Amino acid sequence: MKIVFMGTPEFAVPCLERLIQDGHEVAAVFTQPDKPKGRGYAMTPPPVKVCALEHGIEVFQPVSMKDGTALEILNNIKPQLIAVVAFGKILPKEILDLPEYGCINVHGSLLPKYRGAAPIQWSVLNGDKITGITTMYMDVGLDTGDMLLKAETEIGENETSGELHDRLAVMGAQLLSETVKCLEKGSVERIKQDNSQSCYASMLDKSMCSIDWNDSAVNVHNKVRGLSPWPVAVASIMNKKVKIHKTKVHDTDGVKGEWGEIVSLDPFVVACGKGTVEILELQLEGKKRMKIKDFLMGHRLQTGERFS
RNA sequence: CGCGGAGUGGAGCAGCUAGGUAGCUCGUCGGGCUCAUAACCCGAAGGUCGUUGGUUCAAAUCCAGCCUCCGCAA
Repeated sequence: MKIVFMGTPEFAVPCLERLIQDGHEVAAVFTQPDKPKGRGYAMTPPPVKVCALEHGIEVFQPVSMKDGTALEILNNIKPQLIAVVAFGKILPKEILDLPEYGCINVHGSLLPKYRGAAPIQWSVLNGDKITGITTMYMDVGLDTGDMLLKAETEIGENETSGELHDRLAVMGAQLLSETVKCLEKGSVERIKQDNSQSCYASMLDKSMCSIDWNDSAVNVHNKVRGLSPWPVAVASIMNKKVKIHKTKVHDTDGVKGEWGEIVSLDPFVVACGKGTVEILELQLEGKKRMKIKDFLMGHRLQTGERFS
């Protein structure tokens, strides 16, 4: 099938690779413009662009999809299908109506839950046990189109957003492959989303990163793994900011000491409003991420000191 | 030229402000104690202090450049 692929970040890469591997003709790739990134503002191409170029596929990086130029390009290519995965831009109706098989999207949640930008992270932050991938037809709304196929997976107790992200990216590629096959055979039905069950997963930002030690141990732990590996939960100790990279619930109920207080060094356990968490890896500002044991060798902390 | 922090034996840190014998907590190795131990005691190995050059009688420490890593901001 002649397909145009649209996507931007790492998450979309396995999907693109899978389409190529399945033998489809990926006629062009649309992705976001290169952006200045990291220290020194080095211009960085999106991962999907890198992948596309490696496969010798033509890449377009329009600033807008709505000014007609994208439509013109697509009209020339005449794709039978447009596959969109974490593209980050809204497609106008003219484009949605263009391909004969329509525009389909791979989304990192079990719709209608977690429509929007950060479904994976929010499912972890909320401590969900199950999540998955949904493929759907796109419409003019944000992740509101009719659904095609779904795949479910369990979220591990200590799984981080990053780990889940990687797993779902692979699952997404698999489900996209199946969805395209079904479309070719005409053997799928479209299922309407139940809007009353929907919710939105907004983009994460750093204002939500600080840990509330007065919260329950389970919630603190969900926050740490949900925000890992980005933007990372933060706290402070010794008047310094520390990123908390990895934790584990040590006790779900028992209340020990004041919230934020270090109640034990080995294992390194901190009191929460309800229960306690064990901190496994953290990172002091300006320092590298390190295991708690290494951290304690250079910093003589004592029980009773508090995080805030 | 976006802002800032850091590079010291295997790990994490101190020492640098007021240049002059490389230190701490651990790890490793050897020995001792012990029914035993990740415990305790004794001893040892291991570092051209990121790199290059400069100042100086003398530089981990001061100055300049370079490399690498990290935080912020995007």
